[in-house]
Amino acid sequence: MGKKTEPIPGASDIFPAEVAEWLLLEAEARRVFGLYGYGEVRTPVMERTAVFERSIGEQTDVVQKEMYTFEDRGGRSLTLRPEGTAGIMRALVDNGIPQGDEKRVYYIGPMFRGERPAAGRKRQFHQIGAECVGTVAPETDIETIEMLMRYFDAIGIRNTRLLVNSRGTVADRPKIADTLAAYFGDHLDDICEDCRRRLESNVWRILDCKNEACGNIVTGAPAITDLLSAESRDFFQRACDRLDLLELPYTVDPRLVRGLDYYEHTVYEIAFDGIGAQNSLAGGGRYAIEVPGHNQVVHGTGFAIGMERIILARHELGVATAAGNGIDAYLVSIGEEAFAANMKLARDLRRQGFRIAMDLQGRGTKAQMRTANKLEAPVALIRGDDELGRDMIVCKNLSASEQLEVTIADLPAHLQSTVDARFAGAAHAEE
RNA sequence: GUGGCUGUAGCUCAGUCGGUUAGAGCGCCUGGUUGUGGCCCAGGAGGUCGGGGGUUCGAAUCCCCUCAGCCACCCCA
Repeated sequence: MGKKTEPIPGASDIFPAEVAEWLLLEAEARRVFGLYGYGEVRTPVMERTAVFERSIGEQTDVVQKEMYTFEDRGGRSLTLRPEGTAGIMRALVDNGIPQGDEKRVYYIGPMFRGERPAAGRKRQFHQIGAECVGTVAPETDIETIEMLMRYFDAIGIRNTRLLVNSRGTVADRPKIADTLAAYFGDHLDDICEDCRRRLESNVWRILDCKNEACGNIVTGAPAITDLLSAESRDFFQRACDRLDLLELPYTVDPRLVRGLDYYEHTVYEIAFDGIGAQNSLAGGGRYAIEVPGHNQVVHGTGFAIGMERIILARHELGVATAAGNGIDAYLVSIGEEAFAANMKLARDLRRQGFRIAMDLQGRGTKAQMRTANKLEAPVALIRGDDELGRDMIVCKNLSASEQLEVTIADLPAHLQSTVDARFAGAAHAEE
């Protein structure tokens, strides 16, 4: 579409019909997370680049080739946030976390990564995430997962698969990496080109390779859980026990490693089939993050949900979202004087809280009625010069095709009764 | 960043051995006798066929380039 202006690649306009669903998803997140004592934080979409480089990991793909980084007027290197956790940690630490204190926060907003767009993958995408920061216990990991699953339940998403694994602690890493490197080094000829490269850059990712040949080699690889320190193994065992306790079905996936360096101990992913290659609705885990400028490591646990993906999943499941942006009445005018009077009437009714639509172009009665029908107005309020002279207005119930005249003074009460009746009907239908 | 597919009215698309003023359905607008919707009927508006270049007497249709979208790789939410 050559000359048309459009959003840049991987960014989308979202119109009212779709926004209704976004609002619902956001509202449910706020409600559910509130049940667990989480409060919303809003941090800038831009941060100093170091904030992300340091915490996500210099060697990760996200930092190396997916960040939108630019220089601002002062020559500072800034980056559009590629994920939410790093900025939240920066904000919390800046604000001071009392020792031993636990902070529970969540965020909702856009993230930016310069990847090639595909199904369920945008360059500007949106995440809902939660972080429980300041304490270290497998129980918080699992409570977080339970909250996440409760959220999915609340928005009608089922048939998900919970995959969990442990990455051990930072101290465990070198030993595991060396063991993996030694193993894959012995199978150099059997793994794909990408994985030979990963052998140098990030051995962990080989475990994640989708290539079938690599899969066979990976199957024979030493399991990470066997290489963990006794302490880490115990941590993971307790996490699994708590999943059992809360009756959350899960699968331990030894190949699940995640792409961000700050993870340690418990990591997990919620997979959903049927929405294309990007089948991960949410991911998260426990992390240890070092914030630039502060010499303390922040421990926390949390997850991020991809909004575009849960919307795809809901559509795949056929979950409907009520539009919720309808009107209470459509005001029909016949004649110049009635039109002017109706403009004032619309103003007054709106002031009283009624959602009113009316024609402002002087179209014919038929056209106005058609529009009322198209907008699914429950009632049409019809007033011409005739009614105007008698201080009356016709109130027509469009679904029942019945109409009666009411006085202008009685109109608000009458309208309210139709609204109440509709509300009661809708509530009844849901049972 | 690499590949595959696609790009014709607001939307979904038809239309290729190149040939008169480019089509359908839906949507939109106006009517079907005075001021009343949903169904039906009749009219109407709306497109430089993504853009540029080339071949040709002539191109939406063939060739090249370009832009955009989707999907996959990759990566992750």
